[in-house]
Parts: sequence; C-alpha cells; structure tokens
Amino acid sequence: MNDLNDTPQSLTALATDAIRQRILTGEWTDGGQLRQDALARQLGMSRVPIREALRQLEAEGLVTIVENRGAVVSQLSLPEIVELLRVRVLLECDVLLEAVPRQTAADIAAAEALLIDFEQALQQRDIASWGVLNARFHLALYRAAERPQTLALIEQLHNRTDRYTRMQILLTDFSERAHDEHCRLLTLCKTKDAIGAAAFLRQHILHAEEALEAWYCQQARALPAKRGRKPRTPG
Amino acid sequence: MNDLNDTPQSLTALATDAIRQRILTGEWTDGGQLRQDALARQLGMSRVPIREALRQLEAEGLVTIVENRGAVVSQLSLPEIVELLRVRVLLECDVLLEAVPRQTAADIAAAEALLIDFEQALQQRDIASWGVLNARFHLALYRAAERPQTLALIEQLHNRTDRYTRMQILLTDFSERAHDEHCRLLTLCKTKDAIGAAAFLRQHILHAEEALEAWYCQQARALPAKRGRKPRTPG
DNA sequence: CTAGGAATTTTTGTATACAAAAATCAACTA
DNA sequence: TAGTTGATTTTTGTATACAAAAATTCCTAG
Repeated sequence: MNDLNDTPQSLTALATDAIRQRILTGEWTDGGQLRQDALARQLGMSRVPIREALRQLEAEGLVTIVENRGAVVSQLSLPEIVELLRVRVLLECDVLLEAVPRQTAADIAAAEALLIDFEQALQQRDIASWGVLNARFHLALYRAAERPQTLALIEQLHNRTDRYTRMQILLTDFSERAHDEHCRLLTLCKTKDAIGAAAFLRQHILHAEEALEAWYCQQARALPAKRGRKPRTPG
Repeated sequence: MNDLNDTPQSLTALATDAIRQRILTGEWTDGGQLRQDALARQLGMSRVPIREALRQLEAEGLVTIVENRGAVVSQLSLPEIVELLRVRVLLECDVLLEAVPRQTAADIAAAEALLIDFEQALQQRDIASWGVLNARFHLALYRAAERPQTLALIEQLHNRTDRYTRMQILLTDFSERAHDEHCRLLTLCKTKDAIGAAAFLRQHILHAEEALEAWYCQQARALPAKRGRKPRTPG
C-alpha cells in the first residue's frame, strides 16, 4: 500500500509525494503559497520537477495554480466541501455495499490494525496523521469490492476533504465520536450486514459534514469581518 | 463555455488543451505513444511545457506516464470502463435530480441547442466531435444543480469514458438510439419529472455500457490471439 | 539463421540560463 | 496623508544544454 523506498523514483514523483504529504498533514495550510524556488531548495532539486509536481497536484485538486502568479494550497469553501462529501457518500456507500459480502478475514484484520493505529494517534494527539489514517481505514474497508478505479477516485476525494475534517479534531469531541463510529462500522462489516454498514457509513460522513458546518458558523461569528491572513511556506 | 482566443494563455495550458482535444476526438488513439519532442515541434514550443501538460493529463486520467519510458494515451480495460460508467450513474443521477426542478427555460434551450448540433454531427458522420457534444449536452442538463465541483468530476469521467462509447457509433445503430434517448431525456426535464429523468438517465448510461460489452465480446471473438498494434503519433 | 551483446541512436529526466510578468519599494505630487 | 508613477527586486515561464536511461542497430559466435 505504501510506495516508500521502493525504487529510485524520478524527482518529479518524489516532489509530488513530498508536497502532497505536507498538504495532507496540514503542515502547509490552506491558501499557503508554494514558491517554486523555495520548494526546489528545500527538496534539493531544480524548479523543473517542482513545476511538474505542482501541475499534477493541481489536477488532483490539492493545489491551485494561477497564471504568472504561482501556486497555493487549494482552499475550498464550505459549499464546495459539502459537495465533495456528498459525492463521497454516493461512492463510498455504493462500494461498501459490494465490498462487505466479499471481505475476507484478512480484509477485516487489515482494517482493524489501522483502527489501532488510529487510536494511538488520537491518544498522542497526533493530529497530523489523522487524515492519512482516516483515508486508509476507509479504503481498507472498500478494497474487497475490487473496483480500483472507483477507489482511486475515493482516495482523491479523501485527499481533498480530510484536511477540513481534521481541523475540528483538536477542538471538539469529534475525534472520539469518529473513532466510535469507525468501530461500529467495522462491527457491521464483520457481521456481513452490508446494508446496515452502508447506511451507517452514510451517517458517518454526514456527521462530519454537520460538525464542519457548525465549526464554520462559529468561525463566521468569531470573525465578522474576515481578514485574510497570508500563510507562507518558507524555504 | 469555450475558452478559445480568450487571453494569451501559458504554453502549458495551450499544450494541455491541444493534447486533450486530440485525445478526446480520437485523433490520437488508445495506447498511442506521445513523444515529447514530436509534440513540442508540432505545437511549436519546447519540451518543458509539453512535459507539464502531460503530467496534468496524467492526473486527469487521459495519459499514462511510465518512468523513463514516456507517455501513452490511457487505455482502459472493459472492467475499468464499466467501473467508471457506474460512478457516472451515481453522480449524474444524483445531480440531475437536483437540477431538474431548478432548470429555467434558458437551461432547457441551451441543452436543446446542443442537441441540434449533435444531430448535425451525426448526419455528417462527424464522429470526432461526438464525444465533446455528448459531454456538453449532459453537463448542460446538470448545470442548474449549481454543484460545480461535482460537475467538474463528471466532466472528467466523460473525458475518460466517452471515447469508448464513441467507437461503436460508426458500426452500430447506437447513434440513433443515443439521440432518441437524449431527446426523451430532455422532454422529461421539460415536464419537470425529475425522478423519471434520473431513472431514464440511469438506463441511458447503462445502455452505453451494454453496447460496449457487446462490442468487446465481438472484438474478442474476432481476434482470438490479440496482437497489439503500435499506434504512433508522428510529428 | 538465431542468440547474445556491444555500439549507436533515440528518448526521457534534470539543471541552468534567460525572458517576461508581477510584486515591492521609493520618490514624487497633489 | 493618500495616491500615483517609475525603478528595483522577486517570481514565474520557457528554451537550451547536457546527463541518464531505454530502444535500436549491427556485428559476431555458435
């Protein structure tokens, strides 16, 4: 599942992974500028592979490039996030419905292992890895459906949305609830209750949406005249 | 809807559009190699913007890049196409359900105009533009849903699948059927029968899938030992 | 004639150099 | 002081040059 130190990849692939990683963990925040020269120095390469990586990440929706103005970490509005979460509901429920009857003991065990990693991360308040673990857990549940194209789309959707879910974890009790829900979801899979699992998954994703909406409302109240800060990504 | 001679775009954007266009029209076929140098000469630029364009198209699923081996036009197996068509069913039906009640007379008129273009293209056996027109017609119906993110995803899915649907048009009576179905779909929208329209859309996409499966079976029978030809893209 | 393997050619990957656009800053004017 | 203009700096866009990998050719041995 992990393509670390596999083969000596091209610098472009290296840069793509490195930048994607830093965005997913939240190290580089929403709207933060991605200066080619800084990235190049930071990763020890020239700007050429950096530029190719940024183009790729743009097509993945993680980066926004403006002509002659450079790249920033993509920033989604609440309605846009809601849209993507609704797409996730459609795709993930459909896939889970097919996956559950085919899940082997090994599939369940893999998901369970990830759930343990998850728990540890939560205990250590390791917010950075929350997003990655969340996506991995979900994808582990779906793998048995044997629909790799669909799974790839779902993974991209997670990459685009999980950052926003992750934000709330620090502040709310959402983390425990999400964990409980993950456990319950896994139990439903174990008992081969595909329909129940899909229905519950739907609620699980919609809960994240609700929490996000609440958080945004609170933010809006706190900052009546929202002044855009300028996050940077120094070399 | 068309961004032709809008502003002097970057060469990368130009190259991306040009290559995407040629893939969508079928000018460059499945598995065809995309030589950087040839493309660069053909488009009158250096290889740098070409490479960036190819990276972007790879993330869009239209191109497959292999390390040190270059890029080819992406090639989907039948199961992969079926997967993507199923995703299309989920997304497009969901969006159409929301779009129909909001469609204005102008929305309907726009779709109708595209349907006329469509008819002309069919009469002239202009297969090349079939894919583009098909995608445009579908997207016109969904626009009223005001879900731009979802529409962008649907557009990408069309870009990846329409080529394969287009292939059959020459050989079968599929073209007329597709046209009839489009007309009927539009009528259902006009009468504000959202549920009926969504159900019909579902069948419409699944018909394309059936036709495709039949075509693949026939192909498999015709070429028992399939010998891979090597399509090229000369400069 | 085929198999294998060096030499050659082609093609891709990356760095550097330079041009063009945007951003920043400074001086100047009203 | 606020705003405008023009020089300066920073940053992006593209071409060229060169290195590395792959594909091809051609030669030789069996």
